[in-house]
Amino acid sequence: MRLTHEQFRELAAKHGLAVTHQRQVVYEAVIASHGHYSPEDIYATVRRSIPSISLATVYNNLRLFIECGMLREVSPHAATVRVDGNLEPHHHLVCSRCKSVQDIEGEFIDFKRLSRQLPEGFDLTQPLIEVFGLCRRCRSKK
Amino acid sequence: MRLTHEQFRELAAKHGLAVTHQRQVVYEAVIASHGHYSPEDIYATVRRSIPSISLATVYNNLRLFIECGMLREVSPHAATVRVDGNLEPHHHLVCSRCKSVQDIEGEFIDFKRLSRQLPEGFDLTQPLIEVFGLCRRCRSKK
DNA sequence: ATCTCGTTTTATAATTATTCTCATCCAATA
DNA sequence: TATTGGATGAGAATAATTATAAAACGAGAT
Repeated sequence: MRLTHEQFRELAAKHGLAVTHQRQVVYEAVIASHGHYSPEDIYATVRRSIPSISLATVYNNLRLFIECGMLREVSPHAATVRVDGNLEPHHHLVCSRCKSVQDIEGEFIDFKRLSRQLPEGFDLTQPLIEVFGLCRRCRSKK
Repeated sequence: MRLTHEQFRELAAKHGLAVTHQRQVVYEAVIASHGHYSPEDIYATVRRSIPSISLATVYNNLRLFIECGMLREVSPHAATVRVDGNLEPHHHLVCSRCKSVQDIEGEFIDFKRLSRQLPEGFDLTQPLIEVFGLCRRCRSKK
């Protein structure tokens, strides 16, 4: 997928972001990547068109894009590892903003359908499912 | 839940881990916590019974426990953030070991049931579900 | 076209989580 | 109990990310 300057301008306007060259190039690099890349990866890509760009700029803009919903963050996670001693089957409900975690019960996964979608060889013996959203507190802050 | 010295000894033996006092206390702290705590949190707790324990020991043992399946890691995540420019509804299949991410399609979530389990006020407007398991490569390495 | 002001970028320092190093210590086994 | 390989503790090292401050930029007013 390719974005025209116009398209980016509209998107940015919709989210109240100023349009800068760096922003456009960073955003386009992510959209064109079709993957799940790190800030460093994006930095490497973007440097091909703007050799002088700073890594901090990449971080700043990725954060902005995520905050305003123009990009998603994979596995939104707290700054630090969390451990769970509960080995009984259960799943997690995680707040994408504050990263709070709650257990969630219930058979809401259709494992038959899921298995059909799994790539060859993927091992789901001990499935852990995490559902990301906004907790009540973060939702009300908005 | 409380673990006896005997129970821990058995568990450790089953996974081929030597039994040390530090290990027992760290493991018990996690089990007793009923939460999703960070290594620092566990460290703070454990220090009450072993003031001389090192933070590195807590990290080492948590890592061991996770590796051998005695504990789970919440949101197993790569060392670095990943971004996703694909805003179309889709979910992720993440390898708990190598943290590789693949998109996964399909309607394998029963949102009706899921909603019933959600706590009051939790916002699932843009649901992102991640299913953790072992990718083919990591599974065969074992 | 020039000026001005608020925003963005850059370069680098600072911070934070985690891992590594290595000397010492201890648990498992003979 | 003696041996020995793995475990611990203290602190250094590393890596990802954020903060800071100065310079550059850009939109609107002149």
